Amino acid sequence: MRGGSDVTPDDFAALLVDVKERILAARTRAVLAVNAELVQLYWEVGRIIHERQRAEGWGAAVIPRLSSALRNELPEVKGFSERNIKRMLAFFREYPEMGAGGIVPPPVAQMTGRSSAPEAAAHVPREVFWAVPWAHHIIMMEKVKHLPTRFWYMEQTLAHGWSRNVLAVQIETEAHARQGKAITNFSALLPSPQSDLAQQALKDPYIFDFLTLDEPFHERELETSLVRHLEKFLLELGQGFAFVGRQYRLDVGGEDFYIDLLFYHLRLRAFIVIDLKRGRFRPEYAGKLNFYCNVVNDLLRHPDDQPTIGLILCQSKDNLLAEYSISGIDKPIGISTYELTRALPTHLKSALPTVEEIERELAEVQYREEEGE
DNA sequence: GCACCGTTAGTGGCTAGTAG
DNA sequence: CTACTAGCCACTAACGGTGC
Repeated sequence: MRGGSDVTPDDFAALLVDVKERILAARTRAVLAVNAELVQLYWEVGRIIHERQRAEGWGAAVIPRLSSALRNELPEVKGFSERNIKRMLAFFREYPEMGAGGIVPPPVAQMTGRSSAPEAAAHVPREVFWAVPWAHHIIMMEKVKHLPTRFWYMEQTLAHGWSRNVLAVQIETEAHARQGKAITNFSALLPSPQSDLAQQALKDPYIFDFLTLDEPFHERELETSLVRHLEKFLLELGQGFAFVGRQYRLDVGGEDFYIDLLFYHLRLRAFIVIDLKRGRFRPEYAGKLNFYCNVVNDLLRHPDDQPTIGLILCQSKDNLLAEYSISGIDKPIGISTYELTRALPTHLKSALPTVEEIERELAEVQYREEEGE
């Protein structure tokens, strides 16, 4: 045993990493435990009210009484407004089987790590369910009616640490219907499980509605805009994409080639070359990207890295043509589309006031002010 | 060191729509 | 009609980052 004074820097660094990880892990566990207590309490309250209502024929009239009585007797306790108690009741009715002896977690499921399957699950592990924050549960109850889809969002929320706002955006843009949907040749060219992971890392379509680009635009304009909004671009790409560069120069035999966008994927441990295209997908894009992947493999890829992956982003594609085009390619390549705007649903459109309506409204306000109260 | 800002989860009020 | 549900959205306290 050495004395305490001659701890080498390496020893100390290892000690620091170890202790730090334990601190962070304990903090995460504590947060999750506190959250689970809250959500379980709300579920229990919902259950009690539900069962009393059924057994004793109470109406919803108990809820206002309960709410005001609780505020009198426990004024420091928040969260038992009428609205929230009604939500607890609705929460229990949505998931009555979540109590003791309820849904058994599938053996493979883990909270972090590998991304889950794209197919919406019929069940959700209980530790995931109870770890989802209350406010997220509320959004999902309000906006995702299909239960397996809702379970998918629960898993994703925890796996990616989505905030409430991010979750709302993912739901609005129907992330569940896009994840893993790119056309690729990964299953033929990449070993499992890398092929599954890579497939899951790509979407179709990508939605770039944070851009304000007018048609017609140039590919370089699109690229510049994406880089300018890099934060949102990365969020849309999804977990794990790290930006390496744009117009990344590759020197091949004295001739320069430029990659539109180069990323490194932290989970896949592979470079991802993105080629932006206007308009429809064309078969020759695949060949060019195949070449870029070869070059990146030669010049940039570390021996420990997985094979470089190419992604073609175009505005539309014929799926059959896309499949054929990548079937003869020897590098892993995916093809997805992007949308610059997602059309407003019609009910939203009609909810937006017209100029005339706004003017009429303003005129009325002015009229009322002149009349006095 | 501190004021300011934006974001967060949790909350709760309002109300359109619906059931009874 | 009333009672209730469900969706929308704004408020709030807490927190973390930033610039002076």
